[in-house]
Amino acid sequence: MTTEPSPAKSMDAIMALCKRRGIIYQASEIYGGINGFWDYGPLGAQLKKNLRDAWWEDMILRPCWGRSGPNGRPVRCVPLESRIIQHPKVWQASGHVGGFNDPMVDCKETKNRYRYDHVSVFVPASGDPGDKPLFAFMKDAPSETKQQKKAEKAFGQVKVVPLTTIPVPQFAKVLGPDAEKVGTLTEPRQFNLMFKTYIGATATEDDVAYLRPETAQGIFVQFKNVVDTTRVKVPFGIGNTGTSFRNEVTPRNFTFRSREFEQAELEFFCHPDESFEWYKFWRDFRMEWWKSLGLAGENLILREHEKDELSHYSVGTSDVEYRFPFTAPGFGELEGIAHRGCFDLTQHQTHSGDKLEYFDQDRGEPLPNGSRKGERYIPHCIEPAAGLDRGVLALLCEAYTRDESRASPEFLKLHPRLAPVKAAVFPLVNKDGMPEVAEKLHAELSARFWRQGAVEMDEKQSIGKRYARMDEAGTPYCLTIDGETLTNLTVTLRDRDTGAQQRIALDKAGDFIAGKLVS
RNA sequence: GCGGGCGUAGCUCAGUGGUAGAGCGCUACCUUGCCAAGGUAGAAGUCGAGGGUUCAAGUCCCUUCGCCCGCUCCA
Repeated sequence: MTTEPSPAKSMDAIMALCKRRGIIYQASEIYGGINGFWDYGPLGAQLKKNLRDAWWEDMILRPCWGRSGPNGRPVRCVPLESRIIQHPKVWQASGHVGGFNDPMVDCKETKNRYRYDHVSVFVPASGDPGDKPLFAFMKDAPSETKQQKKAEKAFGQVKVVPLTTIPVPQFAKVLGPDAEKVGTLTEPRQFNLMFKTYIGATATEDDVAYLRPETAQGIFVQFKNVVDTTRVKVPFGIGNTGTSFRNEVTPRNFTFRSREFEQAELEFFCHPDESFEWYKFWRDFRMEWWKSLGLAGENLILREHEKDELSHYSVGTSDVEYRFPFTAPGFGELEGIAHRGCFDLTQHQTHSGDKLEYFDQDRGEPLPNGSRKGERYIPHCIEPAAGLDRGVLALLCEAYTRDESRASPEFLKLHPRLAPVKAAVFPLVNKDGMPEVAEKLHAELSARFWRQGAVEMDEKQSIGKRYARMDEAGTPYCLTIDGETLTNLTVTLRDRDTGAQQRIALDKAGDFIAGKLVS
């Protein structure tokens, strides 16, 4: 059985609203824009901050809303702020340099991509190949024997040379490893998925550094310092939010695949024997967390990776995925929850030479004095890694609503906790003492809620336009001062999603809003 | 990276070689007593950028940048 998915939302309409209301702008727009970069306008910057704060509150300050982990104890997490630029060796240890900094050749026929320096070629043992092709292959791959047979048939005696020794113009004569036709290999291209930069004003090749492609490595690199200086005990987590950079081949889909983006990552360290329990715990909590912010419903799924999808070191990974208008009926990743085993700490231990083991004094055989002998191990790590920009985009897509039956057909159903504007105060008409009362209420509410977002005051134009403006900005509540307010100290409170109004006491307005700002 | 579409005011768009337009929004004033009401006035675009053809280019040609879509890629 399939339920009818929610009516398709137009990405164009969402993007237009984002521009119109100052949520998201194209970066460097007056210079023609820059591919893969987006700025946040006033409303967007506050919306994103509210999401980041929600993550910080629910993951660091009071992890998992105060509930206990699988060990029956409160979950403990501490924050970290690691740098965008790390020692270049960090990225060698993590595998980011080795695997993806090499020139690649593409096969235009088979769409396969090969590492340039891994491709070999069968050529005649002596002499010129004439008009016969050169047979490229990958060592220890099916292409090796297949191509060898063809080469021997063509040339008799053959020898092997690396593709790197073949001049690029000669590629026209090369038969790709898995191709049927010759000349399908592209010239070698560098795929630098990491942004390169130079440290120091002289900027020679010796000074190369990279902008981080993920915040996670900064956490692993400081793991030992955190353990040594903060009295944390495994199991515990270290969280870090911040900007990362990836030279995506194809930035696409609004902010979804940007080259500069913000992550909110937690690395949760635990004993290997408990790691699977913690993995399941985090996977389920993260899903619940996104739901609490308004991504409930069939547009949000938790997808467990298949075995062949897993990284070589991972024993389990799940993605929280959202059905964006541009991925529908498919889904796009919002957050990955990965069981990374002890891969990262082990890598950094090897590359740095520093011991990154943890000495666990709660484990090991009991001693006569009541304590334990202790156990030394490299903790396993569970990594819930969320994309904040993708989160904002998903929340906007989910919140965007069109209802032609309303006077204000287009509005954002943002959760009050995330809404950049928490409330607005209107004098019903701009006279008869109403503006004065409105200004007083506005000042009170601003003083109370400025940490969470703006409280706006608007006395311009008709009341309907003012409601509509607030609907578009996703403001959950509007408070209107009318003639009755002046006599009995009540105001009308209008709900963004239903348009329904109720009268509440003027001095209870703040408490009402405060009650709605928690998840 | 390949292929297709698009780019004119804040937004949506009209304008097929001859004086840059409309609707909405925005600003000011008036009006207005609960859902984008009405009136008056106003601001706002070197038509994505660069080059070319032409007496004349938003319009035709070339280049380039950006956005969207489909493949490809996504450690």
